[in-house]
Amino acid sequence: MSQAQDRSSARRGRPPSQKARQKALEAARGILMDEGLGRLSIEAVAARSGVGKPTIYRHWANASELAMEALMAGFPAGSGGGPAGLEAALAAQIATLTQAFATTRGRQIAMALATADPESEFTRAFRNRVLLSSREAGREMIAAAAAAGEIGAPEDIEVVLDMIYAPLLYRLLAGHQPLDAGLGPALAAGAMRCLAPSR
Amino acid sequence: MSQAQDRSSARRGRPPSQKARQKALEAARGILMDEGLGRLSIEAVAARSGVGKPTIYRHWANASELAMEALMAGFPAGSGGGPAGLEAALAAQIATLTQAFATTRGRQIAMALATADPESEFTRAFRNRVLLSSREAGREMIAAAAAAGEIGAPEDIEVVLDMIYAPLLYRLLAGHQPLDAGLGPALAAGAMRCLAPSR
DNA sequence: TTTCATTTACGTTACGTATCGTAATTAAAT
DNA sequence: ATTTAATTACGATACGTAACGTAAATGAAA
Repeated sequence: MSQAQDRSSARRGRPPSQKARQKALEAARGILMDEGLGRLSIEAVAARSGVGKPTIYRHWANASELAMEALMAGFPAGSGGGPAGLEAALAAQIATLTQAFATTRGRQIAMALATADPESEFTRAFRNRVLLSSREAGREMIAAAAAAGEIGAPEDIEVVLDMIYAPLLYRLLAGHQPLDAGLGPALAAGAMRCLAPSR
Repeated sequence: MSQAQDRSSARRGRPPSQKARQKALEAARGILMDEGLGRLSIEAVAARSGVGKPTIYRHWANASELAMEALMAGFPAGSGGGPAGLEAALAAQIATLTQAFATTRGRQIAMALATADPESEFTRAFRNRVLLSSREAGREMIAAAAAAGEIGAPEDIEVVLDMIYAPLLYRLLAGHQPLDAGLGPALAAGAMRCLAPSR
């Protein structure tokens, strides 16, 4: 009976197609790379992938969700959990992010962001998914260091967090300075000076 | 001032385009002739004519209205106003209709009707526009003849009207017998026998 | 075990409207 | 009289869903 019970949990009818889903994601990535975020639409993805619009709408609510998944799959979300010591942990976190953006995928995300309307659904979703979650992880690392007596209680943690993470986004979008290996240690050191007790 | 007043009745902004309207109608006629009523759609007309769908929807509420106008423009509506004498007037009216259906346009309409769902918007609209209005014109001719003393008051005018006009539609749709010149006099003579006082 | 019925997903085509940049007009300002 | 502003229509593209015939599955019946 257990086998019958196992079987009874199987859905009847035609199963959703993972193949169709992958084809849509690949087409979306192709459009993002070849033409840019502004050219990504459900119609364009359907035309390029051969996947019907109703099927695309079964997997994603709109073009922004699809774009997000097409770009973000496999991309680190900026979590903490680095080495001991606040400065080293912050430097490691930022290094992970800058390395991620240095990949082909990361550069494409950056390009997509640069061409997108800053108030678009996609840009807001990206900030939430990567930058704000990185920022929250940083807040937790700083709070843990203060609780351990490694630093004093920060006077204005919001400003410090912005000083750490805003340059990431700024360099990403403006492209005037590189997101290189030196950024992590520099930002971490700057944060430590900001967090040192004032004299 | 009257000129200014005349001018004030002119609409501001871009005038609706009669050219666009004619292009849509021509494309609709082309589709009806080449492919049949079932293939006429707003998308197909837009694609064939180059007229945008929003523009088509400004002129017609749906594909059925467009089809009706594409087919019916210039087609007689089955009005009365024929010669004196009921039998001659009825024969003339039916002759006008059968001649209209004998034209290329008329045959196309017939073909369009034959392939259409009998309950479709289009078929119902056709019945309203041509057959029912013909039937009402017939009713008026019969009522006028009765008022003039040419015939007695009909006992069951609805049956008589059906006997006159139903064969038109039946021959049109079934195609088993021709809509020829003999039909008008035959139906008119039959009507007169039906309208003669019973003995 | 095989066949049939039922259920759910797929892709095609169409619908009817939204948004946008451009075009064609009239009205107002200069 | 000319220029500028305002208004309305146009066509392109996209949206998100409806309807339909077909495909791919499971469950029931024979």
